[in-house]
Amino acid sequence: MNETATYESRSTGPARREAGSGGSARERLLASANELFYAEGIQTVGIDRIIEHAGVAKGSLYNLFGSKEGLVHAYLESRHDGTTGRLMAAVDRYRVPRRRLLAVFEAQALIFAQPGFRGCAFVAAAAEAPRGGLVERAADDYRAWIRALFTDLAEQAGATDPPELARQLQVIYDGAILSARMDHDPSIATSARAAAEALLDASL
Amino acid sequence: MNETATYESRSTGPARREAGSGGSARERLLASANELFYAEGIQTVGIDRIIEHAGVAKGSLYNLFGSKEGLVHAYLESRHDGTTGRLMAAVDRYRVPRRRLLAVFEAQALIFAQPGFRGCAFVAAAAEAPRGGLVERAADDYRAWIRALFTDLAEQAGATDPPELARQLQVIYDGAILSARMDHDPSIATSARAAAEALLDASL
DNA sequence: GCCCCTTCGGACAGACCTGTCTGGCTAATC
DNA sequence: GATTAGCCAGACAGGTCTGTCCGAAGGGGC
Repeated sequence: MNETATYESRSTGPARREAGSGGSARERLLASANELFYAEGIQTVGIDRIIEHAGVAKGSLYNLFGSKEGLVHAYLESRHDGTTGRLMAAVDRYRVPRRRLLAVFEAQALIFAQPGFRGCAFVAAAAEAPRGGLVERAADDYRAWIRALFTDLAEQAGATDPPELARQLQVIYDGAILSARMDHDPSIATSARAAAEALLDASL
Repeated sequence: MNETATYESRSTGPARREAGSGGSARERLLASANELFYAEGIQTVGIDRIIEHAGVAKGSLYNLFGSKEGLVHAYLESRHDGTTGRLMAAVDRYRVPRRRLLAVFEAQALIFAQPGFRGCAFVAAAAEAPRGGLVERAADDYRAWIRALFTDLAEQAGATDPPELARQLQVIYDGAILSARMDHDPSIATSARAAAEALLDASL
């Protein structure tokens, strides 16, 4: 859709590095939002539970984020940065293009095995968000980044039709996350990696 | 997980065929729940909106379904029956095993193109439901049915390792639905079909 | 004609939600 | 020492949620 997207890491903003205390109110709120929104859903978790979990006053939340929607936005942004950072780190551990592409699916195995894994935060958020809102835009950004990553890796790996292979790889990527989450089965990552390898071989 | 599951259609219960009127209160409630829950999410849609949309009194809803959770359960059951019925019909249009398997992904193309398509209802419901509840059980049933269908089709198509191919096919099946929903791109079904075909060829 | 059952429309209770506001405390800066 | 800024704790308003209950209307079986 948006072919101008790249998978460069987004700018981290005005470099708010006051975080010397190891836990400012903003950081604690974001960590609590990340934990509770991700585990139970955005609509299900109220403001009160978040500020209680964070040990922060309600006024501080509204000073820092303006509204619940602002907190949701920051939550999704941190999810975006975390996942893209993890994928880029996994890819950059290799230099051979084929290995770099498969590294994405190897990273999935680690992600699925993490304790609180509950699937893709953007999919869950989009399921309970209104159409055309802030959540949908954040999800579009996230998916465009993944798509650009796959397109680039497919091209460097020598695929004859990189955009088409990227579409198929993203289908496998999405399906693996969904299967791992719905079936509580992290081992699906190995099947996904094998499927990706087979598709790569078939598209050279 | 549950290897005793089959993909036979579930019994339709005590055959409540009083539906001669073309729109009993129960049917109108179920239709409204199907429309509103699916379009906007379960937590987002309140009882009042459903009974207003259905033209039914609140007392009737609680007489018929007992609670909102009961209505959600019936909603997911009707989703289960609808989707499994559509897939079985698509598969049974062919006799050659390979064609029968690919028919699943051809059926997806039609489903994605339907007007109100918003992805998998069970995934959306699970994203906002508590762990271990009624919604999770319904989703597990649904996914076990799909898995059994793929395993059976893979076996009849001559795969050397039917359970493993079934896992990979379900990954593609899930990923296609998710991509179609998140990217508003029904054409992903053709990429998914091609990927399934490539995996099938690679597994003979 | 009478009974029984379902349904309707709406009031109501009790809980929870977001967002605002006040008042007191602490710590850094002038 | 005074001032300013940020944070905490909690009350509060206004709205929405699920679920219960009540009186009235309608329609089929005896």
